Amino acid sequence: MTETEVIDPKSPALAALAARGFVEQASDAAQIDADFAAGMVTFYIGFDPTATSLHAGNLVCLMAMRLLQRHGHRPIGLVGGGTARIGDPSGRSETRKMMDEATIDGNVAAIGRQLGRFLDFDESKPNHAVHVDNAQWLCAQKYISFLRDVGVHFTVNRMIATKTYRERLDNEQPLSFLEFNYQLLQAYDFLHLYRGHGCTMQLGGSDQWGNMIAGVELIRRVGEAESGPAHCLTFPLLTMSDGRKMGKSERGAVWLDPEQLSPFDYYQFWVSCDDRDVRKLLLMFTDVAVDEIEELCKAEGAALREVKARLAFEATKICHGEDAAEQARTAAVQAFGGSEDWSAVPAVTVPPEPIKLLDLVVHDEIKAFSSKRQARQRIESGAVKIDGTAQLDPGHEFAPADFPEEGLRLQAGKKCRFRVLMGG
RNA sequence: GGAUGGGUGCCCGAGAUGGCCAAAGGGAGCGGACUGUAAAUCCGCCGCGUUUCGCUUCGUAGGUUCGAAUCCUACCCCAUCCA
Repeated sequence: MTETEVIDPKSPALAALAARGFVEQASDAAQIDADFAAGMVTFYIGFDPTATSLHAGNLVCLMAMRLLQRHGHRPIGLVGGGTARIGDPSGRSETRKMMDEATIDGNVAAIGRQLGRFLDFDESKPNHAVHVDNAQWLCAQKYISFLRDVGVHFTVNRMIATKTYRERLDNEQPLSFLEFNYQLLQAYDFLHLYRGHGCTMQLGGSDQWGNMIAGVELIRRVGEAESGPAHCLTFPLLTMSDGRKMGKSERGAVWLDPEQLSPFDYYQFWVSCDDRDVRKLLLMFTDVAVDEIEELCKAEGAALREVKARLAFEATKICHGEDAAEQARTAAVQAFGGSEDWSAVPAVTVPPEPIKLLDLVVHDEIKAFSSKRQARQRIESGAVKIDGTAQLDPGHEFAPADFPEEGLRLQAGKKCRFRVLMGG
């Protein structure tokens, strides 16, 4: 197993991945390149159903899949309903809390639907995407059979040498037998897909290297050479220049589900990125051509705002569709451009009765501040503006008559903007 | 199993002669100013609430006391050393 940097890929697919910064390490870069060049490759990436929605942290994987599918390869989106019952110890210093099965199954379904936004599931196409849940085959496993068929190919000696387990052991932190099995299950997933779908490649974040390589080796041992050797390739761990993990913003995780994070807020997440990350984000999270990106990134200073707007628009378009992206862009210009027309800005409707400013800003759908106490302090320091002018009195009461047809323009802090309507 | 040290707010980490402790300091975060919805910088906030006051917090459960993060008891967990 090598960790070869791909110097000069011949296949368009690998070249595109490399050009856009998706390649960290590969089990056999030359062979992967050759496979991509030779014809359609079926590959898979696994997602943990730990929540009802994927978030921006999953985007690297999603965009890589999308890119490969566009180069004619076939993606399998595996949602780990089975492995979630175990909990991946990778990168964790502590055991994850166990999730109950109903929650897992609900998450699997929700995440499966989200994959449709990034991948093409049109079955008339030869490389249409497939969605699978490893609970389908893992939960039915017989313990003894599994041990005889799969367990026999693993040595504990080798397993405890891998980074994931090594770290736990070195730090003398408990590693339950349950978790220790995670790697076998993921390796088996790969084998299962190799046999059932002709899947010869697994991609994933760099933290998955150990689990992925375990699958590659398992296939080499038992998979015969049905579809040739299997490979894996990892993506770099994406960190923002300010050190924050990709996918976290001031108001929490950047969910891909519009119900959990509005397209407007999603757009804002990209617009407010650090200058230093613009190029990297454009490459990975938009479909803009590499050459054009290089051109765009020649912009400096305030001109970068335009580039960020482009980034935000393109990224939002992929996740929420063109219409939503247009609307988010319009809303952003309205809300942040000093306009009095906020017609595109998200609106919330409050009951038709007098309401105090303090209660308004902590309203369930606004939640500009985390508590009333915070809200009071922020209001008093001038953080809240109504129709463009600061309102310093938390107790200021709004009567139904104060709400115009198109709503009150509420501005709380740097990012939070809403139109507030009073409805009946 | 034995010995010793320790468990403090989102994180790190002071505080242990009982009151001046909602708890130093740093980081993160938030708000304001300046800007470009960026960065840096400066200022402010940073448990919650019906806010010149009230309530709930310093591993868990009790106890002593007018009063406990600080003392006592039991329990749980962690670190290091011994077996």
